[in-house]
Amino acid sequence: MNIGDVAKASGVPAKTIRYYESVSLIPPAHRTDSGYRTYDGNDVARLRFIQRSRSLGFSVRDVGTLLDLWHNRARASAEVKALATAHMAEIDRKIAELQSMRETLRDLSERCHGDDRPDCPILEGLAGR
Amino acid sequence: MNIGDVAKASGVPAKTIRYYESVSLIPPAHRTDSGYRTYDGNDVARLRFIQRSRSLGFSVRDVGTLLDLWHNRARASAEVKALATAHMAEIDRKIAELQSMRETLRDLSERCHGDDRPDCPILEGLAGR
DNA sequence: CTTGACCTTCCAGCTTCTGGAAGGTGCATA
DNA sequence: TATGCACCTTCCAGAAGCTGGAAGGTCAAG
Repeated sequence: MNIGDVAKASGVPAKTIRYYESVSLIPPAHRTDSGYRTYDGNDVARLRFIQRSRSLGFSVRDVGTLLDLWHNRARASAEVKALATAHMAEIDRKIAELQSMRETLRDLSERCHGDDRPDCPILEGLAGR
Repeated sequence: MNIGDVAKASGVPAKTIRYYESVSLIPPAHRTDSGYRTYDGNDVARLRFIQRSRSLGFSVRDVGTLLDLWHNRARASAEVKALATAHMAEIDRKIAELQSMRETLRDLSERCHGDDRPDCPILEGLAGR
């Protein structure tokens, strides 16, 4: 398979696959005589794993660790769980931050008439009352 | 005031103030003969406004628009409210995305023993069952 | 006059791609 | 065989929003 085929099969764009190779998230692909990268079913599986991990918000670095654990038969599931738990904590932190922003914005917006007059509690709030 | 003073007074780091100037979010500061930037109370107020806006998640570009509206006495509050509303929608989208990630991670984690054995539903989930 | 805290500019790096330019390859069709 | 088109290659740059660091100038105190 060429890079375009594996891109279609895995859902990871060709450009991104090259990028992952360049940052060593995946090993260098084999090449044809003319320099084309070639892939097989294992590569597709690995890229799908990466895709799913990224879509759950794991950083590329964490995905590297997850890949290592995935391929390591002597792993302890505790290690994987620890990574996931830490990641969930980070997600919770972000959710809380966004919710706090949202609430403040809602409070300010509710008090704003939103008409063609200039007085605006949102701007006043941003200015610090 | 030098940049360090205004940084302290506004809560925006000196480096960041220079950056804001470089991207024209704020106008170029006046300079002393020796080239030092100088600031006054208006600048502090503006930087505080920027700080609060950024902490509510507005992009630097949006903050620029908000600053323009703030300084424009002929503004319609509807414009400000529209910006805020669009931003809230974006925040809601992000929250939903994070919550979906969180839920998937929770489901996978709950089924993972997290001990020293290798079998791990999290990795299985990432691999696509 | 020295010291130390400031200030200046400029360049690089972080994260994760993505777009585009310039040019080679592979296969089908006229 | 020539042409065309889709694909591939590498390399550079940009996006967002800073942040760190290097090299060097300035200012006020002691």
